[in-house]
Amino acid sequence: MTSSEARPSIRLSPMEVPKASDVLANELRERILSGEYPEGTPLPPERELVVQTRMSRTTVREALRILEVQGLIRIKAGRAGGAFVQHPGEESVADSLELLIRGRRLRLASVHETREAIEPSCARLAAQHRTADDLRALTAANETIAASASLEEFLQANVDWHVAVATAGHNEILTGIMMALSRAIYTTTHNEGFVDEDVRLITVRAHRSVTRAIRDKDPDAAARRMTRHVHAYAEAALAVDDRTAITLPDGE
Amino acid sequence: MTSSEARPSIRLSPMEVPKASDVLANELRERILSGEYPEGTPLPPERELVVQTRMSRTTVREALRILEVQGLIRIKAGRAGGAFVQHPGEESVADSLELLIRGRRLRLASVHETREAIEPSCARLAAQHRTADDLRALTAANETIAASASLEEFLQANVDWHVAVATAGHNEILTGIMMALSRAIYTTTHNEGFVDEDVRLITVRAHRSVTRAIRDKDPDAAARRMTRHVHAYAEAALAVDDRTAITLPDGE
DNA sequence: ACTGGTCCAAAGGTCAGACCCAATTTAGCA
DNA sequence: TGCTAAATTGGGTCTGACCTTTGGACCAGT
Repeated sequence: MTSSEARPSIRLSPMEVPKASDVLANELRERILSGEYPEGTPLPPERELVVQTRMSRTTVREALRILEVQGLIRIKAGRAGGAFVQHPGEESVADSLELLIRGRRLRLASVHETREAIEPSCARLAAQHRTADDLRALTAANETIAASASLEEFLQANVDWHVAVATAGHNEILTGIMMALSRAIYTTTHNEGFVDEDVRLITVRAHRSVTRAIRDKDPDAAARRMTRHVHAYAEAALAVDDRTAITLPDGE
Repeated sequence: MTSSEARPSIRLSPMEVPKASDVLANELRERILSGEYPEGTPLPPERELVVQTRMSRTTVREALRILEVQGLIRIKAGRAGGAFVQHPGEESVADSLELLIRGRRLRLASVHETREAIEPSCARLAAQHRTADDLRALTAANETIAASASLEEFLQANVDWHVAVATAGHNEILTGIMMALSRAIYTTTHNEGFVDEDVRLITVRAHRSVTRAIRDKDPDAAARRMTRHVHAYAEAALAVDDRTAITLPDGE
């Protein structure tokens, strides 16, 4: 009889029961991240995974879907299709940042603050690590800006230049962040019609001067000039933002 | 006969045929991002979505899984469970950055470069926008560091302090990035036994001095001191990294 | 030798229906 | 009244079938 006398009092902490699909997803994720499969390695077909794991196809597919959204595999349909290992790139970071910015309706100021934090460092790194190719990309982007006819074209080329600077720095993290910020800036600046001839000229001049510093491998100058440029741009954008807010006082 | 003479050469770009689950996921995503549903709003139950969309439950569930991975909904089981709208937070950014860092086996230097770019700005913003609460969190974290006994504890408290600085800056993007970098630093610094008494003392002193600047709302000093601190830390970590590389010359 | 047509096979995509498990409500009983 | 047990509502998993897409092979006509 197990009466009131001292039971050994086994204590257990609350446990988590993971979902089957998560278990499989985690297993595969770890394997992929461990680097044991080079990019492009095909995973077994779904039906094969089913017999290997003894899970249902539904579960297997859910696991694969998770990894796909996380950018760890790419899935193709049709014969010779299947799931292929893919090492995550800047895009997935950019995507999630975009969700954060859009979903939280972040103040435009946050985006600009982040830019002001990051871009000077990108410029500095670019001046240190740029290759000849990087330099070509930069000048090409600059010329596209100068030649741009429409607003669309201008904004796109502008974004391209900034991303090119980040790329020239050869730091994948900063590049990813920069790509995300660019997209956000692009879409927010899009409607505001503040890009007149003046703005364009000033932009081109600023870009040229930063590009020169990068070409001459002068990190300090690059960072300094980029700081000025981004700061000015932020001020202008925010000013327009205010103006728009006043023009449309009943907005949202 | 269609001989060698000019065929009109109609050009089409490759077309995308979206999957059903993606269609639904996109629709729901746009609605959520548009902000029309406040945080916590329950989506209809899966079976209800099935009748509304006339898709199968499998498809509906796949769409929901996508949104869940993207951090846009949270799914609970059980009665009164279901999918609830969730605006994406810093975590999802941190997650994707972590995947990037781990999956691409990025040089430790990338992480440190990024930190050197971001943390001074975080400190500057913190000095500008900190609240009394933020300050309390900072000093608390600092005391935990000073009192930390084990390596684990020290690293965790260290990370906490840095995240607290970012938080005090009240910029969600920078905070998210900082969280991700912290995790990465934590896991990489973990094995290397370079945290001796000296390092700890220096760290605490540096943190104190930054915290003071934040308390006194002196942005320039905060940024300057943080720059020094992070730079020193990076150098030390990289030095240890080199040493480890020499000690274990056959490591991958 | 090119072009187009037909068919096959492999693999992912979708579907319908059943059943299992978890959390909450609620009803019933002490 | 208060507690336990059942009913209910919801997600999680499984099965098995069928649809669609893609690549390749083969064939027939020019």
